[in-house]
Amino acid sequence: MSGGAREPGRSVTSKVLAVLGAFDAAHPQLTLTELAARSGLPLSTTHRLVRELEEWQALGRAPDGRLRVGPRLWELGHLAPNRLQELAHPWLQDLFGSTGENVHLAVRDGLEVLYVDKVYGRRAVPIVSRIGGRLPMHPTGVGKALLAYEPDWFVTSYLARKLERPTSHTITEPGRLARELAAVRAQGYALTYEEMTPGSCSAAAPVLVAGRPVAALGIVLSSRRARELPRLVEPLRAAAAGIAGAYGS
Amino acid sequence: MSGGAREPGRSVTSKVLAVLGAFDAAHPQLTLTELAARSGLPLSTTHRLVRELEEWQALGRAPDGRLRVGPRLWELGHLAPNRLQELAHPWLQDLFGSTGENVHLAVRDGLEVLYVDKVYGRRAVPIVSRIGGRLPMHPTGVGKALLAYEPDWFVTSYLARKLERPTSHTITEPGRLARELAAVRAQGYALTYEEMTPGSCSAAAPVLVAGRPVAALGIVLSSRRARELPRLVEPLRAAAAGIAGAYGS
DNA sequence: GAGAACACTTCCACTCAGTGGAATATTGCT
DNA sequence: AGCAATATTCCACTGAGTGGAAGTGTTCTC
Repeated sequence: MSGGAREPGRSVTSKVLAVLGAFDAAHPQLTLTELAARSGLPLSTTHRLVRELEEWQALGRAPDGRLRVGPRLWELGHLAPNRLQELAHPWLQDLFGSTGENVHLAVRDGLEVLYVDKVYGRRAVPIVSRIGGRLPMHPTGVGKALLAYEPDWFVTSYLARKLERPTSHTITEPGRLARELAAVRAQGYALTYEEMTPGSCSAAAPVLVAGRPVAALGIVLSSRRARELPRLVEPLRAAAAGIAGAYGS
Repeated sequence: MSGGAREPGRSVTSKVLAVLGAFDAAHPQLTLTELAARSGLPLSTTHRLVRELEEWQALGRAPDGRLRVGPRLWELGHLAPNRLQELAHPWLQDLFGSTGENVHLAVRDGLEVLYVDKVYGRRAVPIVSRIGGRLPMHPTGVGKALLAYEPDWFVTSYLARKLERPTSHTITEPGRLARELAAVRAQGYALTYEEMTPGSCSAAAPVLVAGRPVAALGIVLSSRRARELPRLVEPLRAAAAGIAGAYGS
Protein backbone atom coordinates (compact mmCIF):
# COMPACT_ATOMS: atom_id res chain seq x y z
CA MET A 1 0.00 0.00 0.00
CA SER A 2 1.38 3.39 -0.89
CA GLY A 3 -1.35 5.83 0.11
CA GLY A 4 -1.58 6.72 3.78
CA ALA A 5 -4.70 5.79 5.69
CA ARG A 6 -5.47 8.69 7.96
CA GLU A 7 -5.08 8.34 11.64
CA PRO A 8 -8.66 8.58 12.87
CA GLY A 9 -10.01 10.91 15.50
CA ARG A 10 -7.71 13.88 15.23
CA SER A 11 -8.76 17.17 13.75
CA VAL A 12 -6.52 19.22 11.53
CA THR A 13 -6.92 22.11 13.91
CA SER A 14 -5.49 20.07 16.75
CA LYS A 15 -2.54 19.22 14.53
CA VAL A 16 -1.90 22.85 13.74
CA LEU A 17 -2.01 23.58 17.44
CA ALA A 18 0.28 20.64 18.18
CA VAL A 19 2.81 22.12 15.79
CA LEU A 20 2.59 25.55 17.38
CA GLY A 21 2.62 24.07 20.86
CA ALA A 22 5.88 22.28 20.14
CA PHE A 23 7.62 25.59 20.60
CA ASP A 24 8.31 26.66 24.14
CA ALA A 25 10.85 28.70 26.07
CA ALA A 26 13.22 25.75 26.25
CA HIS A 27 12.82 25.00 22.53
CA PRO A 28 12.35 28.31 20.75
CA GLN A 29 13.71 26.94 17.51
CA LEU A 30 13.43 23.48 16.04
CA THR A 31 14.32 21.56 12.92
CA LEU A 32 11.48 19.99 11.00
CA THR A 33 12.41 16.56 12.33
CA GLU A 34 12.46 17.78 15.93
CA LEU A 35 9.17 19.54 15.40
CA ALA A 36 7.58 16.37 14.05
CA ALA A 37 8.87 14.40 17.01
CA ARG A 38 7.69 16.97 19.57
CA SER A 39 4.26 17.37 18.04
CA GLY A 40 3.78 13.63 17.59
CA LEU A 41 2.95 13.94 13.90
CA PRO A 42 4.40 12.13 10.92
CA LEU A 43 7.16 13.98 9.17
CA SER A 44 5.30 14.52 5.93
CA THR A 45 2.24 15.87 7.70
CA THR A 46 4.38 18.21 9.74
CA HIS A 47 6.12 19.33 6.62
CA ARG A 48 2.88 20.28 4.90
CA LEU A 49 1.52 22.13 7.90
CA VAL A 50 4.79 23.97 8.39
CA ARG A 51 4.78 25.10 4.81
CA GLU A 52 1.36 26.67 5.19
CA LEU A 53 2.20 28.22 8.52
CA GLU A 54 5.41 29.60 7.11
CA GLU A 55 3.62 31.11 4.15
CA TRP A 56 1.37 32.99 6.53
CA GLN A 57 4.41 34.05 8.61
CA ALA A 58 3.04 32.23 11.63
CA LEU A 59 6.35 30.44 11.62
CA GLY A 60 9.67 31.84 10.49
CA ARG A 61 13.19 30.63 9.98
CA ALA A 62 16.26 31.35 12.07
CA PRO A 63 19.38 32.27 10.08
CA ASP A 64 20.50 28.64 10.34
CA GLY A 65 17.24 27.46 8.76
CA ARG A 66 15.62 26.19 11.91
CA LEU A 67 11.96 26.94 12.46
CA ARG A 68 10.74 29.41 15.01
CA VAL A 69 7.69 31.46 15.87
CA GLY A 70 7.14 34.03 13.15
CA PRO A 71 6.32 37.74 13.10
CA ARG A 72 2.62 37.21 12.53
CA LEU A 73 2.22 35.34 15.79
CA TRP A 74 4.37 37.91 17.53
CA GLU A 75 1.94 40.56 16.37
CA LEU A 76 -1.09 38.47 17.21
CA GLY A 77 0.21 37.68 20.65
CA HIS A 78 0.50 41.37 21.45
CA LEU A 79 -3.20 41.77 20.70
CA ALA A 80 -4.09 39.67 23.72
CA PRO A 81 -5.24 42.28 26.18
CA ASN A 82 -3.40 42.01 29.45
CA ARG A 83 -5.01 44.27 31.98
CA LEU A 84 -2.57 43.36 34.72
CA GLN A 85 0.48 44.20 32.65
CA GLU A 86 -0.92 47.46 31.30
CA LEU A 87 -1.86 48.62 34.70
CA ALA A 88 1.23 47.43 36.55
CA HIS A 89 3.78 48.58 34.00
CA PRO A 90 4.06 52.18 35.21
CA TRP A 91 4.91 50.91 38.69
CA LEU A 92 7.63 48.62 37.36
CA GLN A 93 8.91 51.59 35.43
CA ASP A 94 8.95 53.79 38.53
CA LEU A 95 10.64 51.11 40.56
CA PHE A 96 13.25 50.67 37.88
CA GLY A 97 13.69 54.42 37.75
CA SER A 98 14.32 54.76 41.46
CA THR A 99 16.54 51.68 41.85
CA GLY A 100 18.05 51.05 38.42
CA GLU A 101 17.65 47.30 38.90
CA ASN A 102 15.91 44.55 36.93
CA VAL A 103 12.27 44.45 37.87
CA HIS A 104 9.72 41.87 36.81
CA LEU A 105 6.13 40.90 37.37
CA ALA A 106 4.83 37.34 37.40
CA VAL A 107 1.62 35.44 37.98
CA ARG A 108 1.06 31.86 38.98
CA ASP A 109 -0.06 29.56 36.19
CA GLY A 110 -0.53 26.00 37.31
CA LEU A 111 2.55 24.97 39.25
CA GLU A 112 4.78 27.55 37.61
CA VAL A 113 5.30 31.28 37.57
CA LEU A 114 4.56 33.00 34.29
CA TYR A 115 6.45 36.24 33.70
CA VAL A 116 4.10 38.95 32.52
CA ASP A 117 6.32 42.00 32.38
CA LYS A 118 9.91 42.99 32.86
CA VAL A 119 11.84 46.23 32.92
CA TYR A 120 15.57 46.30 32.61
CA GLY A 121 18.24 48.79 31.68
CA ARG A 122 21.59 48.86 30.00
CA ARG A 123 23.66 47.45 32.81
CA ALA A 124 21.19 44.70 33.69
CA VAL A 125 22.42 41.44 35.15
CA PRO A 126 21.52 38.83 32.58
CA ILE A 127 18.61 37.01 34.17
CA VAL A 128 16.68 33.97 33.10
CA SER A 129 13.18 35.37 33.34
CA ARG A 130 11.71 36.64 30.09
CA ILE A 131 8.25 37.93 29.33
CA GLY A 132 6.06 34.97 28.43
CA GLY A 133 8.55 32.59 30.05
CA ARG A 134 7.89 30.13 32.86
CA LEU A 135 9.93 28.95 35.81
CA PRO A 136 9.22 26.68 38.77
CA MET A 137 7.96 28.46 41.87
CA HIS A 138 10.19 27.32 44.71
CA PRO A 139 13.55 28.61 43.41
CA THR A 140 12.33 32.07 42.39
CA GLY A 141 11.54 35.11 44.49
CA VAL A 142 8.23 35.81 42.78
CA GLY A 143 7.39 32.11 43.01
CA LYS A 144 7.94 32.02 46.76
CA ALA A 145 6.04 35.26 47.24
CA LEU A 146 3.07 33.78 45.38
CA LEU A 147 3.25 30.33 46.92
CA ALA A 148 3.33 31.72 50.45
CA TYR A 149 -0.14 33.16 50.04
CA GLU A 150 -1.75 30.15 48.38
CA PRO A 151 -4.08 28.01 50.49
CA ASP A 152 -2.53 25.19 52.53
CA TRP A 153 -3.85 22.38 50.36
CA PHE A 154 -2.17 23.94 47.34
CA VAL A 155 1.18 24.38 49.08
CA THR A 156 1.02 20.85 50.47
CA SER A 157 0.45 19.33 47.06
CA TYR A 158 3.14 21.55 45.57
CA LEU A 159 5.67 20.36 48.14
CA ALA A 160 4.62 16.71 47.75
CA ARG A 161 6.11 16.49 44.26
CA LYS A 162 9.74 15.96 43.47
CA LEU A 163 11.13 19.48 43.28
CA GLU A 164 13.63 20.54 40.67
CA ARG A 165 16.99 21.69 41.88
CA PRO A 166 18.60 24.07 39.40
CA THR A 167 21.45 25.10 41.75
CA SER A 168 23.03 23.79 44.93
CA HIS A 169 21.35 26.65 46.83
CA THR A 170 17.84 25.62 45.83
CA ILE A 171 15.69 24.69 48.79
CA THR A 172 13.86 21.48 47.99
CA GLU A 173 13.49 19.90 51.42
CA PRO A 174 9.71 20.22 52.11
CA GLY A 175 10.02 21.07 55.81
CA ARG A 176 12.56 23.80 55.24
CA LEU A 177 10.61 25.21 52.33
CA ALA A 178 7.43 25.28 54.40
CA ARG A 179 9.25 27.23 57.12
CA GLU A 180 10.63 29.59 54.47
CA LEU A 181 7.10 30.25 53.19
CA ALA A 182 5.86 30.92 56.72
CA ALA A 183 8.64 33.51 57.07
CA VAL A 184 7.64 35.10 53.76
CA ARG A 185 4.07 35.40 54.98
CA ALA A 186 5.24 36.85 58.28
CA GLN A 187 7.47 39.53 56.79
CA GLY A 188 5.51 40.19 53.60
CA TYR A 189 8.31 39.55 51.12
CA ALA A 190 10.59 36.80 49.85
CA LEU A 191 14.34 36.72 49.34
CA THR A 192 16.45 34.32 47.31
CA TYR A 193 20.16 33.81 47.02
CA GLU A 194 21.36 31.87 43.97
CA GLU A 195 18.44 29.49 44.25
CA MET A 196 17.59 29.63 40.56
CA THR A 197 20.68 31.06 38.88
CA PRO A 198 24.22 31.11 40.22
CA GLY A 199 25.27 34.73 40.49
CA SER A 200 21.92 36.36 41.12
CA CYS A 201 19.76 37.04 44.11
CA SER A 202 16.35 38.62 44.40
CA ALA A 203 13.60 40.10 46.52
CA ALA A 204 9.91 39.79 45.72
CA ALA A 205 6.61 41.00 47.14
CA PRO A 206 3.14 39.67 46.45
CA VAL A 207 0.42 41.81 44.92
CA LEU A 208 -2.46 41.01 47.23
CA VAL A 209 -6.01 41.87 46.22
CA ALA A 210 -8.57 40.93 48.85
CA GLY A 211 -5.97 38.63 50.38
CA ARG A 212 -5.45 36.68 47.15
CA PRO A 213 -1.99 36.71 45.52
CA VAL A 214 -2.83 37.87 42.00
CA ALA A 215 0.78 38.55 41.03
CA ALA A 216 4.23 39.13 42.46
CA LEU A 217 6.72 41.88 41.85
CA GLY A 218 10.39 40.97 41.91
CA ILE A 219 13.73 42.68 41.75
CA VAL A 220 16.92 40.87 40.75
CA LEU A 221 20.57 41.76 41.18
CA SER A 222 23.98 40.22 41.09
CA SER A 223 24.53 38.04 44.15
CA ARG A 224 27.67 40.03 44.94
CA ARG A 225 25.30 42.85 45.82
CA ALA A 226 23.03 40.73 47.99
CA ARG A 227 23.52 43.01 50.98
CA GLU A 228 21.81 45.84 49.11
CA LEU A 229 18.58 43.85 48.92
CA PRO A 230 17.13 44.98 52.27
CA ARG A 231 17.22 48.62 51.13
CA LEU A 232 15.13 47.69 48.12
CA VAL A 233 12.41 45.90 50.05
CA GLU A 234 10.46 49.00 51.02
CA PRO A 235 10.14 50.53 47.54
CA LEU A 236 9.34 47.06 46.26
CA ARG A 237 6.51 46.57 48.72
CA ALA A 238 5.20 50.05 48.08
CA ALA A 239 5.04 49.38 44.35
CA ALA A 240 3.35 46.03 44.91
CA ALA A 241 0.79 47.75 47.13
CA GLY A 242 0.24 50.39 44.46
CA ILE A 243 -0.43 47.74 41.84
CA ALA A 244 -2.78 45.94 44.19
CA GLY A 245 -4.72 49.15 44.78
CA ALA A 246 -5.02 49.90 41.09
CA TYR A 247 -5.90 46.31 40.20
CA GLY A 248 -8.54 45.99 42.87
CA SER A 249 -10.57 48.93 41.67
CA MET B 1 -29.99 18.44 0.48
CA SER B 2 -29.04 18.86 4.11
CA GLY B 3 -25.36 17.92 4.28
CA GLY B 4 -22.88 20.57 3.28
CA ALA B 5 -20.73 20.03 0.23
CA ARG B 6 -17.31 21.33 1.09
CA GLU B 7 -16.00 24.37 -0.58
CA PRO B 8 -13.14 23.01 -2.68
CA GLY B 9 -9.57 24.21 -2.70
CA ARG B 10 -9.15 25.53 0.77
CA SER B 11 -7.13 23.82 3.44
CA VAL B 12 -8.21 23.61 7.04
CA THR B 13 -4.98 25.24 8.05
CA SER B 14 -5.77 28.27 5.95
CA LYS B 15 -9.14 28.47 7.67
CA VAL B 16 -7.56 28.36 11.09
CA LEU B 17 -5.25 31.14 10.01
CA ALA B 18 -8.14 33.10 8.55
CA VAL B 19 -9.83 32.96 11.93
CA LEU B 20 -6.73 34.11 13.76
CA GLY B 21 -6.03 36.75 11.14
CA ALA B 22 -9.46 38.26 11.64
CA PHE B 23 -8.14 39.83 14.83
CA ASP B 24 -6.16 43.00 14.45
CA ALA B 25 -5.41 46.16 16.38
CA ALA B 26 -8.64 47.76 15.17
CA HIS B 27 -10.67 44.65 16.01
CA PRO B 28 -9.13 43.05 19.10
CA GLN B 29 -12.38 41.43 20.09
CA LEU B 30 -15.13 40.04 17.93
CA THR B 31 -18.40 38.19 18.23
CA LEU B 32 -18.67 34.85 16.48
CA THR B 33 -20.75 36.39 13.71
CA GLU B 34 -18.27 39.20 13.14
CA LEU B 35 -15.45 36.69 13.17
CA ALA B 36 -17.20 34.56 10.55
CA ALA B 37 -17.79 37.61 8.38
CA ARG B 38 -14.21 38.86 8.70
CA SER B 39 -12.67 35.47 8.02
CA GLY B 40 -15.00 34.75 5.12
CA LEU B 41 -16.08 31.39 6.54
CA PRO B 42 -19.55 29.98 7.13
CA LEU B 43 -20.83 30.50 10.60
CA SER B 44 -20.95 26.83 11.52
CA THR B 45 -17.40 26.24 10.35
CA THR B 46 -16.19 29.26 12.27
CA HIS B 47 -18.01 28.02 15.31
CA ARG B 48 -16.32 24.64 15.24
CA LEU B 49 -12.86 26.11 14.71
CA VAL B 50 -13.39 28.63 17.46
CA ARG B 51 -14.38 25.92 19.87
CA GLU B 52 -11.14 24.04 19.28
CA LEU B 53 -9.05 27.17 19.44
CA GLU B 54 -10.75 28.19 22.63
CA GLU B 55 -10.13 24.82 24.20
CA TRP B 56 -6.45 25.23 23.53
CA GLN B 57 -6.57 28.82 24.90
CA ALA B 58 -5.46 30.18 21.56
CA LEU B 59 -8.60 32.27 21.79
CA GLY B 60 -10.22 33.58 24.93
CA ARG B 61 -13.35 35.43 25.90
CA ALA B 62 -13.69 39.02 27.02
CA PRO B 63 -15.91 39.55 30.07
CA ASP B 64 -18.78 40.39 27.72
CA GLY B 65 -18.38 37.05 25.94
CA ARG B 66 -16.70 38.37 22.84
CA LEU B 67 -13.78 36.45 21.43
CA ARG B 68 -10.22 37.66 21.63
CA VAL B 69 -6.69 36.39 21.39
CA GLY B 70 -6.02 34.03 24.27
CA PRO B 71 -3.17 33.56 26.71
CA ARG B 72 -1.58 30.72 24.78
CA LEU B 73 -0.98 32.92 21.76
CA TRP B 74 0.24 35.69 24.02
CA GLU B 75 2.82 33.29 25.36
CA LEU B 76 3.68 31.93 21.94
CA GLY B 77 4.06 35.38 20.49
CA HIS B 78 6.66 36.26 23.09
CA LEU B 79 8.76 33.31 21.95
CA ALA B 80 9.40 34.99 18.63
CA PRO B 81 12.94 36.18 19.03
CA ASN B 82 13.26 39.84 18.27
CA ARG B 83 16.89 40.77 18.12
CA LEU B 84 16.17 44.42 17.42
CA GLN B 85 13.92 44.84 20.42
CA GLU B 86 16.17 42.99 22.82
CA LEU B 87 19.14 44.98 21.78
CA ALA B 88 17.44 48.36 21.55
CA HIS B 89 15.43 48.12 24.75
CA PRO B 90 18.18 49.30 27.11
CA TRP B 91 18.55 52.46 25.03
CA LEU B 92 14.84 53.18 25.17
CA GLN B 93 15.05 52.61 28.87
CA ASP B 94 17.96 55.04 29.22
CA LEU B 95 16.22 57.62 27.11
CA PHE B 96 13.10 57.28 29.20
CA GLY B 97 15.20 57.53 32.33
CA SER B 98 16.86 60.77 31.27
CA THR B 99 13.74 62.43 29.84
CA GLY B 100 10.78 60.80 31.56
CA GLU B 101 8.83 60.82 28.30
CA ASN B 102 7.12 58.14 26.23
CA VAL B 103 9.65 56.47 24.00
CA HIS B 104 8.98 53.95 21.27
CA LEU B 105 10.73 52.02 18.56
CA ALA B 106 9.22 51.11 15.21
CA VAL B 107 10.18 49.43 11.96
CA ARG B 108 8.67 49.74 8.54
CA ASP B 109 6.49 46.83 7.46
CA GLY B 110 5.03 47.30 4.02
CA LEU B 111 3.49 50.75 3.89
CA GLU B 112 3.03 51.02 7.62
CA VAL B 113 5.12 51.40 10.74
CA LEU B 114 5.07 48.48 13.12
CA TYR B 115 5.76 49.33 16.76
CA VAL B 116 8.32 46.97 18.20
CA ASP B 117 8.91 48.37 21.65
CA LYS B 118 7.66 51.09 23.91
CA VAL B 119 8.65 52.47 27.30
CA TYR B 120 6.34 54.65 29.27
CA GLY B 121 5.92 55.71 32.86
CA ARG B 122 3.16 56.59 35.25
CA ARG B 123 2.39 60.05 33.95
CA ALA B 124 2.53 59.08 30.29
CA VAL B 125 0.40 60.93 27.76
CA PRO B 126 -2.00 58.33 26.46
CA ILE B 127 -0.69 57.59 22.97
CA VAL B 128 -2.04 55.46 20.19
CA SER B 129 1.05 53.39 19.48
CA ARG B 130 1.17 50.01 21.14
CA ILE B 131 3.67 47.21 20.80
CA GLY B 132 2.61 45.04 17.88
CA GLY B 133 0.41 47.84 16.54
CA ARG B 134 0.56 49.48 13.13
CA LEU B 135 0.04 53.03 11.94
CA PRO B 136 0.42 54.77 8.59
CA MET B 137 3.82 56.34 8.00
CA HIS B 138 3.15 59.93 6.97
CA PRO B 139 1.37 61.16 10.12
CA THR B 140 3.82 59.66 12.62
CA GLY B 141 7.27 60.81 13.66
CA VAL B 142 8.84 57.38 13.34
CA GLY B 143 7.06 56.93 10.01
CA LYS B 144 8.49 60.13 8.59
CA ALA B 145 11.94 59.33 9.95
CA LEU B 146 11.83 55.95 8.20
CA LEU B 147 10.25 57.15 4.98
CA ALA B 148 12.80 59.92 4.55
CA TYR B 149 15.59 57.38 4.16
CA GLU B 150 13.78 55.00 1.81
CA PRO B 151 14.79 55.03 -1.86
CA ASP B 152 13.05 57.51 -4.15
CA TRP B 153 10.96 54.95 -5.98
CA PHE B 154 9.51 53.80 -2.67
CA VAL B 155 8.66 57.30 -1.49
CA THR B 156 7.17 58.18 -4.86
CA SER B 157 4.87 55.17 -4.82
CA TYR B 158 3.99 55.87 -1.20
CA LEU B 159 2.96 59.42 -2.00
CA ALA B 160 1.06 58.36 -5.11
CA ARG B 161 -1.66 56.67 -3.07
CA LYS B 162 -4.52 58.40 -1.38
CA LEU B 163 -3.16 59.25 2.06
CA GLU B 164 -5.22 58.93 5.19
CA ARG B 165 -5.88 62.06 7.15
CA PRO B 166 -6.50 61.29 10.82
CA THR B 167 -6.36 64.94 11.94
CA SER B 168 -6.59 68.34 10.32
CA HIS B 169 -2.84 68.78 10.89
CA THR B 170 -1.91 65.70 8.85
CA ILE B 171 0.19 66.53 5.83
CA THR B 172 -1.18 64.66 2.84
CA GLU B 173 -0.32 66.99 -0.03
CA PRO B 174 2.43 65.05 -1.89
CA GLY B 175 4.60 68.09 -2.69
CA ARG B 176 4.59 69.38 0.85
CA LEU B 177 5.22 65.92 2.26
CA ALA B 178 8.17 65.42 -0.11
CA ARG B 179 9.67 68.71 1.06
CA GLU B 180 9.09 67.67 4.66
CA LEU B 181 10.97 64.42 4.04
CA ALA B 182 13.85 66.30 2.43
CA ALA B 183 14.06 68.44 5.58
CA VAL B 184 14.07 65.32 7.75
CA ARG B 185 16.95 63.92 5.75
CA ALA B 186 18.81 67.22 5.97
CA GLN B 187 18.49 67.61 9.74
CA GLY B 188 18.53 63.93 10.69
CA TYR B 189 15.27 63.84 12.62
CA ALA B 190 11.53 64.31 12.17
CA LEU B 191 9.01 66.36 14.13
CA THR B 192 5.24 66.12 14.19
CA TYR B 193 2.58 68.31 15.70
CA GLU B 194 -0.87 66.72 16.12
CA GLU B 195 -0.54 64.98 12.77
CA MET B 196 -1.74 61.64 14.08
CA THR B 197 -3.46 62.39 17.38
CA PRO B 198 -4.87 65.72 18.54
CA GLY B 199 -3.01 66.69 21.67
CA SER B 200 0.32 65.03 21.05
CA CYS B 201 3.48 65.90 19.23
CA SER B 202 6.66 63.95 18.68
CA ALA B 203 10.26 63.81 17.57
CA ALA B 204 11.86 60.78 15.91
CA ALA B 205 15.27 59.76 14.63
CA PRO B 206 16.12 56.93 12.25
CA VAL B 207 18.36 54.05 13.24
CA LEU B 208 20.67 53.92 10.26
CA VAL B 209 22.81 50.87 9.65
CA ALA B 210 25.01 51.17 6.57
CA GLY B 211 22.73 53.97 5.39
CA ARG B 212 19.59 51.83 5.55
CA PRO B 213 16.79 52.83 7.94
CA VAL B 214 16.32 49.65 9.95
CA ALA B 215 14.17 51.27 12.61
CA ALA B 216 13.18 54.62 14.08
CA LEU B 217 13.20 55.83 17.64
CA GLY B 218 10.49 58.24 18.68
CA ILE B 219 9.54 60.33 21.67
CA VAL B 220 6.01 61.59 22.25
CA LEU B 221 4.64 64.31 24.49
CA SER B 222 1.59 66.42 25.01
CA SER B 223 1.35 69.07 22.27
CA ARG B 224 1.17 71.76 24.95
CA ARG B 225 4.79 70.95 25.61
CA ALA B 226 5.83 71.08 21.96
CA ARG B 227 8.47 73.72 22.65
CA GLU B 228 10.39 71.24 24.79
CA LEU B 229 10.92 68.95 21.80
CA PRO B 230 14.14 70.58 20.51
CA ARG B 231 15.86 69.86 23.82
CA LEU B 232 15.04 66.18 23.39
CA VAL B 233 16.42 65.83 19.91
CA GLU B 234 20.05 65.39 20.91
CA PRO B 235 19.54 62.57 23.44
CA LEU B 236 17.14 61.00 20.95
CA ARG B 237 19.69 61.02 18.15
CA ALA B 238 22.39 59.76 20.46
CA ALA B 239 20.24 56.80 21.48
CA ALA B 240 19.35 56.05 17.86
CA ALA B 241 23.04 56.10 16.99
CA GLY B 242 23.79 53.79 19.90
CA ILE B 243 21.19 51.31 18.70
CA ALA B 244 22.56 51.51 15.18
CA GLY B 245 26.05 50.77 16.43
CA ALA B 246 24.94 47.80 18.48
CA TYR B 247 22.71 46.49 15.70
CA GLY B 248 25.34 46.76 13.03
CA SER B 249 27.84 44.58 14.84
C1' DG C 1 36.27 11.09 -2.72
C1' DA C 2 33.51 7.11 -1.44
C1' DG C 3 30.08 6.08 1.69
C1' DA C 4 27.17 6.57 5.48
C1' DA C 5 24.11 9.17 8.37
C1' DC C 6 20.92 12.53 8.63
C1' DA C 7 17.53 16.10 7.23
C1' DC C 8 14.34 17.70 4.03
C1' DT C 9 10.94 17.35 0.10
C1' DT C 10 7.77 15.17 -3.11
C1' DC C 11 4.49 11.63 -4.55
C1' DC C 12 0.05 9.35 -4.63
C1' DA C 13 -3.99 5.94 -3.80
C1' DC C 14 -7.13 5.62 -0.03
C1' DT C 15 -10.81 7.21 3.07
C1' DC C 16 -12.82 9.55 6.99
C1' DA C 17 -12.65 14.24 8.92
C1' DG C 18 -14.46 18.30 7.67
C1' DT C 19 -18.17 20.53 5.53
C1' DG C 20 -21.99 24.12 5.46
C1' DG C 21 -27.13 24.68 4.81
C1' DA C 22 -30.85 24.29 7.61
C1' DA C 23 -33.13 23.59 12.00
C1' DT C 24 -33.11 24.75 16.77
C1' DA C 25 -31.87 27.26 20.99
C1' DT C 26 -30.53 31.30 23.31
C1' DT C 27 -30.08 36.01 24.29
C1' DG C 28 -31.21 40.89 24.02
C1' DC C 29 -34.21 44.56 23.03
C1' DT C 30 -38.67 47.15 22.72
C1' DA D 1 -45.05 38.88 25.02
C1' DG D 2 -43.06 39.37 20.36
C1' DC D 3 -39.37 40.05 17.42
C1' DA D 4 -34.62 40.18 15.90
C1' DA D 5 -29.97 39.06 16.31
C1' DT D 6 -26.81 35.79 17.66
C1' DA D 7 -25.18 31.27 19.02
C1' DT D 8 -25.35 26.20 18.79
C1' DT D 9 -26.44 21.61 17.04
C1' DC D 10 -27.43 18.31 13.36
C1' DC D 11 -26.21 15.29 9.56
C1' DA D 12 -25.56 13.16 4.71
C1' DC D 13 -22.02 13.85 1.39
C1' DT D 14 -17.30 13.89 -0.54
C1' DG D 15 -12.62 15.75 -1.73
C1' DA D 16 -9.00 17.47 1.34
C1' DG D 17 -5.94 15.48 4.21
C1' DT D 18 -3.30 11.54 5.05
C1' DG D 19 1.30 9.12 5.89
C1' DG D 20 4.37 5.36 4.12
C1' DA D 21 7.73 5.18 0.86
C1' DA D 22 10.82 6.89 -2.50
C1' DG D 23 13.79 10.67 -3.98
C1' DT D 24 16.97 14.56 -3.20
C1' DG D 25 20.22 17.35 -0.78
C1' DT D 26 23.63 18.24 2.83
C1' DT D 27 27.12 17.17 6.16
C1' DC D 28 29.82 14.38 8.28
C1' DT D 29 33.72 10.57 8.81
C1' DC D 30 37.39 7.67 7.31
